[in-house]
Amino acid sequence: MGTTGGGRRVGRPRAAQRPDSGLEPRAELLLAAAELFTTRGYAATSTRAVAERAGMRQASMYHYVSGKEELLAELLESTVTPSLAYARELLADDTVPAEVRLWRLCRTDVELLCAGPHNLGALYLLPEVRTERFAGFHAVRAELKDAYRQLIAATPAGGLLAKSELELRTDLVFGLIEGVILVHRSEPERPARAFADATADAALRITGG
Amino acid sequence: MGTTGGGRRVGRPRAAQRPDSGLEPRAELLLAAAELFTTRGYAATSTRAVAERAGMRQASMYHYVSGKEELLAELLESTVTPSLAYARELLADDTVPAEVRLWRLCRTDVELLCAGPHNLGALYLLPEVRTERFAGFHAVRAELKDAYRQLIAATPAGGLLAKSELELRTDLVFGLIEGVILVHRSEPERPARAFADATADAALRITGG
DNA sequence: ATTATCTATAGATCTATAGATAATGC
DNA sequence: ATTATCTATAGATCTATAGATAATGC
Repeated sequence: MGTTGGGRRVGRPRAAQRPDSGLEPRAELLLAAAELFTTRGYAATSTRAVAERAGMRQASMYHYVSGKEELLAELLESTVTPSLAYARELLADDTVPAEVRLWRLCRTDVELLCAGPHNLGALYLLPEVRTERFAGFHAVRAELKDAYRQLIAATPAGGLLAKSELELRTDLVFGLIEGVILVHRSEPERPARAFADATADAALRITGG
Repeated sequence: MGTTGGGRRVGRPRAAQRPDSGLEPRAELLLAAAELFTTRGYAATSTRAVAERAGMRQASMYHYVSGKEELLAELLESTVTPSLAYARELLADDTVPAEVRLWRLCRTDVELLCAGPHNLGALYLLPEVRTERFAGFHAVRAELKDAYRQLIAATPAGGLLAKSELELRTDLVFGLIEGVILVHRSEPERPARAFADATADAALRITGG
């Protein structure tokens, strides 16, 4: 099988040899794409740049993916999926007050956005993402936003809001969370934990007024 | 002179004739670039696409600008300049309480970000903007952020904060304001005025806790 | 035999320049 | 004569495919 490298590999050796990363080729491509897409952008990154950074020649990439789009689609979904899983958990657990669950969702979301070396959240800022091609991502993101809406509505203060007011608050909170991507982009040093706590506090202050 | 069109124009006529826009050619180019950069992105927009949308052939663009970069640089600065002018005014006027000035800055900023048909704020999201080439933009943006910091510090609650706490709050408020770009991008219908007021309220709640 | 990679390349761009042309101005 | 535009194009990409090659596996 050769799942994770280890011994000798079948197939022609790579031209540019490097210390074995321990990753499978597809994962190497995803990692390379994450680095390049987040820093230079999607359109500005060529297939050659991705492949070469992953340690293979441009054409070899097509053995693993159909093109750049597939890489971006997969990276995007991997950004939201963990937040969404946690949000579903929180929605189901009504032993905990809604404010507390909302606070936890905000904090976790911010931590996930700031975690990892490549500011994956910044992928969401790419203009290409608005394309229909990434409908899958938009669907999961919409579901996440709806989880925010439900938690806000279940809050004492949120229960009193008219529908349009509730949606306004949801947009504000969701905007605050996603705004973190921008802060993190220009201030990458800020320690993630404290920032996440402060953002969650801020979200509750916005909601509870 | 022929400043704004009107009579006959000197020079070879354009190949594709259209109803006179009333704009000068350079302004036509900037408008076209704004439309395309905000929707498709910078790298994905060719000089041909910009020129053709402005009503001229690709090569003719070079009579007015040195290339795409110049267009983006000019558009970017035009995004922050009005906010910055207003922020300076507010900083100078100490007849008004700091909270009120902060509130006004937030509201105006959000309104400016949501005004206009092309979500010019979205330009700031483009990955290319991080480049040194746009240092001018970064300088004015930093000055705007510093105005926020000063106003927050002048607030009753802000006066009590340690330096690092003050900076955290500033980042949160600035992030909330810039997060508006993202909300506006996915929810362009939301009426700007009410949203701006609500965002300014939220900013004060974040600050005053 | 199977597989992962390679080299080579066709066809489609895209940018920036060179030089021609069709107006007005004098 | 001056000017704004045009057409044409060289040179530099970039994507995706075709076909060769160098490993292991049996």
